[in-house]
Amino acid sequence: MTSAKTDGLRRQVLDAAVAIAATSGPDVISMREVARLAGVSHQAPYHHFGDRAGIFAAISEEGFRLLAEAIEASTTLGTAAMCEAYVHFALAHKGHFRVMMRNDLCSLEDYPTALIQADRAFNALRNEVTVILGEDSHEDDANAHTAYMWSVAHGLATLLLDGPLLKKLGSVADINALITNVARKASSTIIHL
Amino acid sequence: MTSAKTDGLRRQVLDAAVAIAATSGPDVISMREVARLAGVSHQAPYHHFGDRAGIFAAISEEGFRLLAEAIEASTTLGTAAMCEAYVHFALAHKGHFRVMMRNDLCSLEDYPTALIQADRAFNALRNEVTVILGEDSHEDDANAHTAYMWSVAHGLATLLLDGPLLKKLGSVADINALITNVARKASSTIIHL
DNA sequence: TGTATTTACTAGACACTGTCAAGTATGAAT
DNA sequence: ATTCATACTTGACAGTGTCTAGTAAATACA
Repeated sequence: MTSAKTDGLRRQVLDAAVAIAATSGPDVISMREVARLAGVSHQAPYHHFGDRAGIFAAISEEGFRLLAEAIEASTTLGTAAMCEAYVHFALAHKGHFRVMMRNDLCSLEDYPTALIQADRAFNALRNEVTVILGEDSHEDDANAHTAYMWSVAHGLATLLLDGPLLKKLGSVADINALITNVARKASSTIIHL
Repeated sequence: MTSAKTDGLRRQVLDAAVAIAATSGPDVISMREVARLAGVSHQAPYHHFGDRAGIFAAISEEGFRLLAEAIEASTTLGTAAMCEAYVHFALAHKGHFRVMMRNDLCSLEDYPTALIQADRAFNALRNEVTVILGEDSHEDDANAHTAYMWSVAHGLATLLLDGPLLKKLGSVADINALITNVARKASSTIIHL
């Protein structure tokens, strides 16, 4: 015990919440449980996060920052690599990803610092698509391609994470190979049009 | 009041729950609230659904049946139409779709009749993909294409429904046109490979 | 027709939750 | 030395899911 004061309760609560989200899902996260895990009173977390939504906002902000960094780092390798980076981020940060994509847990508009990171991630994605398309492409076309690339990456990520994809497909020898395969298909569509 | 006995409490609770899921999300659904809406005691719904997860299972079963029918009806028109049908189903049945894709609300494996409908929907999707690919395609290839088509449709559906896609894209004149555009891209990838 | 059983509920209680309000100890600033 | 903000604790309240125990009516069966 007593690690609350030595280690920073805020960080401790955040880590506990992300861990719970990764194993059991965000809905299982409880103010009183994370307080218990940190060895503090049930009201202590309120001082750092305001309310339950505040915890989700903090997780989202951190998650979008990590996602933005991952996307930005991948863009020199093309859209296929970016798509792969998106999916691998989701699998490597289940707790964050699950919270980030649940708008009902906390409304990003109410947390400007979190919104900034979300925009950063989106802009990195759209920018890469428009670069591949060429700067002179129409906005509608850029929008459609952006929506398309994002859909593929996001769909595969969510289906692998919480969806029944692997269960339904039956035998998938190598998940990474599947991800690469799907990402390449998505990328080829953009180039070929 | 008194409509509980005349109209069938089960159907009434189900409709109320789906409506709440469509407007506020599945997590807001409360046993006591749906009972209150139906004008019965807080324990009445338990007789029909066992527990809260039972309501989600019933919604999932109904949703997957509707989705399977939508996919099956679209397959004569090709993979692009199937992809569109998937997305339009999600938009037209927000309440059902949100519940269906949340494995943490109820584990489909515990509800065999719901699982049957889910399998039906998946098989219709995979079948259409393999038909387009040709019957002699390798299983790995069929798996990858199935995962790919499903990812596009599912990703676009979830991003439109609860994601920030429209907000980030800014101005999207016609959502249906965007859906058609994305679906055609996905479909063309399958044919061209 | 009389009795047993199943169906479809109601009523009360328990542990748990998020959150409001109020108190306390500790450090820094004036 | 006193004010003040920080970082908590304690207590209470309404709301939740669900267990247990009832009840009133329909149905099945003898």
